[in-house]
Amino acid sequence: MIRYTQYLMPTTKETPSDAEVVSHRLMLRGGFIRKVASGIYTYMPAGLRVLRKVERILREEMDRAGAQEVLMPAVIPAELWQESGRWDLYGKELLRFKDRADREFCLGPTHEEVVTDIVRREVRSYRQLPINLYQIQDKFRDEIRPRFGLMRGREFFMKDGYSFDMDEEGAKESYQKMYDAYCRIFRRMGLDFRAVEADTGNIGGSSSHEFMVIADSGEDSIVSCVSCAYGANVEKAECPSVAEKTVGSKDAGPFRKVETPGRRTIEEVSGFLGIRPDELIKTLLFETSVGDVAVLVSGAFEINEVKVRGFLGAEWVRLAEEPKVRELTGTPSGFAGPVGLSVRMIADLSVRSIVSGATGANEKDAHLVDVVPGRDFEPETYADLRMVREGDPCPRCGAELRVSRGIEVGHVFRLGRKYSEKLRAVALDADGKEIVVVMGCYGIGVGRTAAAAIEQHNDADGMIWPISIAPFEVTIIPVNVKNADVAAAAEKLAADLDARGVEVFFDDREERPGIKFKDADLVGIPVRVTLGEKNVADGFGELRDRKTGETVRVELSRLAEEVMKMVARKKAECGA
RNA sequence: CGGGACGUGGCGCAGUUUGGUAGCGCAUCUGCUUUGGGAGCAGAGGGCCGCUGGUUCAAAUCCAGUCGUCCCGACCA
Repeated sequence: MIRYTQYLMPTTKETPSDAEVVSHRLMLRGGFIRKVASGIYTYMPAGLRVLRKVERILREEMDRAGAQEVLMPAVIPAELWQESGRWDLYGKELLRFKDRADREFCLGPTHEEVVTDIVRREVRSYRQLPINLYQIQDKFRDEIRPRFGLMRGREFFMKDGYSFDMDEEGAKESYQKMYDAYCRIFRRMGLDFRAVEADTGNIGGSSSHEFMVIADSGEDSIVSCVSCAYGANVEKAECPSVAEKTVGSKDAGPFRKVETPGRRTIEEVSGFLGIRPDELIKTLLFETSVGDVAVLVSGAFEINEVKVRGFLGAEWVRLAEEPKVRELTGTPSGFAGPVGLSVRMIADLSVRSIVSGATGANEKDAHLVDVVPGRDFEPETYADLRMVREGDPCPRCGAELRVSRGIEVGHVFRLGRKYSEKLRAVALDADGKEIVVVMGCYGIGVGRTAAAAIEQHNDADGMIWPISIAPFEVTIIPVNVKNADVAAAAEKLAADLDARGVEVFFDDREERPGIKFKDADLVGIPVRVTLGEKNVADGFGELRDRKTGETVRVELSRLAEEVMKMVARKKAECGA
């Protein structure tokens, strides 16, 4: 049992001015976290309790799935990262520093190198595999832009796990086990989530899924099919292939140049020429790690840079800026076109639907009309390169796709041999042959998950915790602690529940009732018992559900029993 | 890194335009009253106005630099 008078949970009525999203605001107001520097926080007692609850669920499910907990260091020697090649690739997000002897280190943002190092040293035989190691550990990433409290911090707790198998088949099984464990984890935390197909980013690997908590404040956009189970990050979402040529005139004559003074954007040009945006072919110039590339797309769509990067197999791609555009096309941006362009050229599938259309003329204040793909220019290839849109057909079943916002709380990757090859993590198979092991990696942001839970469960009065991760299960409010009967009844109930293993938060402060009620709502403890003078004198107490606001009067003799029932019911709702 | 804004008691803010030595609300402490949805009265404590330098008889206020923070964008396990 925790007594409020002996607990540091400094709640505030007013919202700190730098908190923008609801989870950040409520965590600050509830006294759960305090900021130390940008993206760096102290977890106050109540906030830490929530994190520990999340961690407990993580441990239970990871252990259940056969993973073993380890704890790796936060400080990692540069050599390991140089071995994997990421020392040079990871960029400024990796915080680097030197020790007294001038040796280089970094603060680990993720631990593929360290865990692979362990496995290559300790695992010799196929008999020791598969193995799955995880940890819950403090990570540091020097984010370009930390924001929204625990949602995107620089220092944060992450559950990161890594699987090692002898072959792809086994790796796939390990991946599936983690995928299933993740579903159980987020279900137990009462979250509305989707597992969606995702880009592998700079972790690398062959395929991955992100676990997204649906929330408008989410930083990611995801699409999901209204009919089947397909879901994907918009960065990854497949767009339908286009077979039919439906746009423009089949008997277009030779292309013609038209004056388009000052018209650069799709809206300006299509408006000026009196045509639809999808009758334009947009030409975007990219600088990439594999050279300059022109990317074509129908004017009705946007290019997806992640897909472009993936298609090219490039480390990075970047939309070219004015001077570079001028160098490649001879004109300021806004007038680039594929005709006569001597740059490597690829086109999105949407361009296939165009029989004839308008393009930039590579000349200031001019565009070309009646341009025919295949006749007037020929891209190296057509590929899926555009951004998906709400209403697009599902690539699996053809039904409609919806776009929603999500918070990425977990991410699972099939890494293949990317790290095990670089670090030479090998084991002998049954024939005595050396095999490079196949890896998977699996992460969950602990604080971010807690923040996501608030984003999804709150109202005007404060947080509404799912009981599985609430800082406490029950709060007891004696309305007036100076009334001896009230105080006695409250003490008795608190001791009673405590003895039954319930996590009780006892508001024994000499505060006015209004303050106690407001604080209880703010902190969002799922079950509240109120003991007022009149009720206690009549032999009653009051039981209230934070989520529904539903309140029932219960005889004092049955109160503990009823509280237990309500707690049990709430636990069952979480499947905990 | 580009754009915008802000740094004044613990929190939220005013004061800066027009320089004259710091104020309001909440919170905190003491006393009395009050006790079912952020009480009332009386009193008290707490601020080198982010930092450094400059202008001036005089700087929270004007100028320069610097640090920090937030928002939008780019970026992103």
